Amino acid sequence: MNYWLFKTEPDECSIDDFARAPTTPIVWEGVRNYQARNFLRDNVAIGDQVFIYHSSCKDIGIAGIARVVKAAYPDPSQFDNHSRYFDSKATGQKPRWVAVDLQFVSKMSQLIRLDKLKNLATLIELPLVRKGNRLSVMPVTCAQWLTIMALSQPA
DNA sequence: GCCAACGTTGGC
DNA sequence: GCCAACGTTGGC
Repeated sequence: MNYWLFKTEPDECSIDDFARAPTTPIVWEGVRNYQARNFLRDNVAIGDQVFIYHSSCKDIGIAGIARVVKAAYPDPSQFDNHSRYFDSKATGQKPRWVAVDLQFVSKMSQLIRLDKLKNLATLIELPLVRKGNRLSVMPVTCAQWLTIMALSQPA
């Protein structure tokens, strides 16, 4: 089993949306970056655990955990010309982008803020805390995962 | 709202 | 295949 961190803008899809429908798979669509797509397509597998990270918002940080319940399949939004994720160059025969399905696991007891993550020596290799990094789907090592989980324990 | 850093596009 | 211009990301 592998560990991941997925970024999301909470206005669009937040951990509370997951928590509200804990048994419903959520379609993780709209990834439009090749490096992120390749992780989704080639490495994200059923059963993997995912940190849900809130970006571009007031409270930035890791908000909760989800689990992969369906591996990569063609992202339906690329074919929908009413979607902001529509891609005119994608066809049914040659889809460009993939989605996975996630299901709620838990909310962090409190949000793990970005500035806190930046201060941890164990995480210096994590793309999230590297200057200028914009990767929206990134692998998390087991050691990094455990470090972050330790932060979520009540004080 | 600003802007640094990055990824993508397209002309050559 | 280079690289300038452009658009986007995302923290501040």
